[in-house]
Amino acid sequence: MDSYAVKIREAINRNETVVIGCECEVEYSGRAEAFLAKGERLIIIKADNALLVHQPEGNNPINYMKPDTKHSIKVNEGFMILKSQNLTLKEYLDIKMSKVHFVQSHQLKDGQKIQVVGTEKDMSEMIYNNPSIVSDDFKPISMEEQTKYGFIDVFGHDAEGNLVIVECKRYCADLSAVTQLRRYVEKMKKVKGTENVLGVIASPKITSNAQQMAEDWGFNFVSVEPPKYKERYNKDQKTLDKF
Amino acid sequence: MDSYAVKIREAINRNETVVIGCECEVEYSGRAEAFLAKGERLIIIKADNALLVHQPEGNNPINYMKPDTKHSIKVNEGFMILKSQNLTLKEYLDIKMSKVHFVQSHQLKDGQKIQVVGTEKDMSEMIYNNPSIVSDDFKPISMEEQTKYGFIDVFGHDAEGNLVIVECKRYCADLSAVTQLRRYVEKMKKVKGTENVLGVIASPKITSNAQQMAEDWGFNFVSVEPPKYKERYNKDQKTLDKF
DNA sequence: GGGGAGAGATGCCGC
DNA sequence: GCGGCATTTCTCCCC
Repeated sequence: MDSYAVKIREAINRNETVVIGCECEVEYSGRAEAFLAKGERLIIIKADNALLVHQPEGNNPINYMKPDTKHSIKVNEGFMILKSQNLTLKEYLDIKMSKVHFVQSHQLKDGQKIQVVGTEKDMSEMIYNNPSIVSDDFKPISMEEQTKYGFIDVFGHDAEGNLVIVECKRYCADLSAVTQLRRYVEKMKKVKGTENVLGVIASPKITSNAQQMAEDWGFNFVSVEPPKYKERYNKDQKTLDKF
Repeated sequence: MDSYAVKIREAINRNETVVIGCECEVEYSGRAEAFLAKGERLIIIKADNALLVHQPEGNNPINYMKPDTKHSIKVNEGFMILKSQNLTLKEYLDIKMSKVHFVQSHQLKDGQKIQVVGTEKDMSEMIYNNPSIVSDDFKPISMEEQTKYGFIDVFGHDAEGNLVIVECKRYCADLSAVTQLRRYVEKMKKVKGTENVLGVIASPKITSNAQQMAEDWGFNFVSVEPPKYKERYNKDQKTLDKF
């Protein structure tokens, strides 16, 4: 235990990324309060002093501390105790390790940012450049526009002189998507002093209740998929066997 | 590289949790498409075959695959290549490792669930048990009620016979919180055939625009903190020095 | 820093 | 499975 503690302390001081496999219990106090009883987990302390506790299953950390947290480690009565404090955010995490399976650390450097295609913004651009997706006579004026009445994905007008507000969702439009659109439409009507404002939901799917609410409010739903540029994968490829 | 590949393959087969420190680039295709250029990262493969790619900074994985993904690893031209496929979800991830700093694995077992205090549900319960927080004459009837028109946090009535709908937020109520409440109130008015339905936002804070919208709709805002039972930490404790 | 909204959101619960 | 919604949401962007 003592040698592990030394190793971890030195690794943190050198700003390495540290991984600990251990049995532990965890207590958190901050924005909420949480307790996690004894079990085997992975603890990660990153170069920016963020901390993650991962259970052996599931995508998300079960406990965590944000970057710029201070970590202190010591051994007491056979337990290794990691105390993490973020005084700025008033968050505190205590980990009591009863067994340590391994400690690994390494200096990691990485300044890369991820590039993602198929976001809602990509959908907006696609519609802006191909307005017939929405309707034959839709003429887009602006895109991703931050206005006083909200953040409108695609804004324009049609041949009859109606203003048109398009709200994109990359997956399934729900009630809150429709109320969001409703809020923009109402505000636009008020600001422009006209009733001629149309609302359009553009998404691959829409929930049944959202569909109903859209109809009640006279909004159109247009089924649109978010764009994918790569599609590298052969659709015939069904297994890893051939790899 | 080859010995690392063998080690990883065997660890996955034994359902261990695997941690790899490496330099790599990552490509994802599924719900969206993403590319991450070369950098040093932590790769984690969990016992349930979830996969995480973590950069040395930040709380969140930069790439990931959900549980029940199949992983295949091989060495080719000096690179270690990890191909992950989730055919059910039509998601694919390729990692090309150019350097491997370490590979660590261990059988981890953990069936514990976390207990959290201070959630929105705890706020609802607190208000249900202490209705005077909302108003002197508020009489709660139900809590966390699943209705056709939504999920009402606390529902009741006041001395004047108005129905009262309370929407709790554990942090700062925003526009969508108010539109959510508005949706419940409107539906309730329609279903009950009465105009006597009051809306209340209960949260520690409210954004200025949300406050305005709440006023426009005649909703009350009540400042309430989510409950914390533990508060173990001494408020005087300012540093880790004494630890 | 506040406010608004997306996210490859995730996860939970209820129907 | 769908639907609705909270999350110690997190993150980004704009004002």
